[in-house]
Amino acid sequence: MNEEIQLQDISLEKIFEKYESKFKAIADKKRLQIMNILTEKGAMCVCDLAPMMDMAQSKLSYHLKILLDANIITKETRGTWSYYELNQEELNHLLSHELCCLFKPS
Amino acid sequence: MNEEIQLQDISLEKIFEKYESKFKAIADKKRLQIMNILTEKGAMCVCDLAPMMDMAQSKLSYHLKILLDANIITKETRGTWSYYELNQEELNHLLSHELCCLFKPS
DNA sequence: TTAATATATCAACATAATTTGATTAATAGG
DNA sequence: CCTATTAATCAAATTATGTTGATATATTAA
Repeated sequence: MNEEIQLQDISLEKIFEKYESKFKAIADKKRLQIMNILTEKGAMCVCDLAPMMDMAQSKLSYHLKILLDANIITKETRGTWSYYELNQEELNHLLSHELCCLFKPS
Repeated sequence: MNEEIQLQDISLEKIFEKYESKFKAIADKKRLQIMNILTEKGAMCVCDLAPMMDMAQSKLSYHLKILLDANIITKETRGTWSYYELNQEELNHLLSHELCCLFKPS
């Protein structure tokens, strides 16, 4: 095996690791539901999202962190509030046009 | 909450469950690598794929089953061989154009 | 029929992800 | 300064996923 192909294999592996983490982040129906709510409502704070998701605050923070770490959502802190918002551009790079529609403001 | 919205919530939940299982299937670097090999080689049997993946047969069968159950790949048995192939159409419905390119014959 | 090959499946184990309740830290507002 | 609110984090418990080696089934080929 020549060096060129080895180098390609190494970068392919990095690419697969990158998408593994992104797909893991969205491979959860609760997190898809969070994404869907953010689609419809725009930026939201945890305290408003929690009752909509019918989810305890610590659990919601856990799921938001997973989406945030995967760059699927963004976070902006104002005072004691944290506002989360969908990262539309990231989703466009990841999902089919058809699927992106599920996460686009109507 | 009126019935129409309830019905929509129920079908949304079904949609999220569907995509949860599909994204779970591809949210694994080994399975992404399998998909990549099938992209380049076309249909392959387990016995040829195993050495390419440097993976024990039972483990490979496990991962292939996950992709098969999610309809990401298809299977055709001829004699004692099982040939697995990428389901290009399913991927097109799932992934961005950019990402689909990773799984299109070059 | 016998031996070899291909693949799926199983059960036991190992690892990873999720849930829960409690605690911490920071800020807002009286 | 004090209290309430917001949200992140932690440890423990639970659940889900992945790995391993063995076995079972089917088929091929001698």
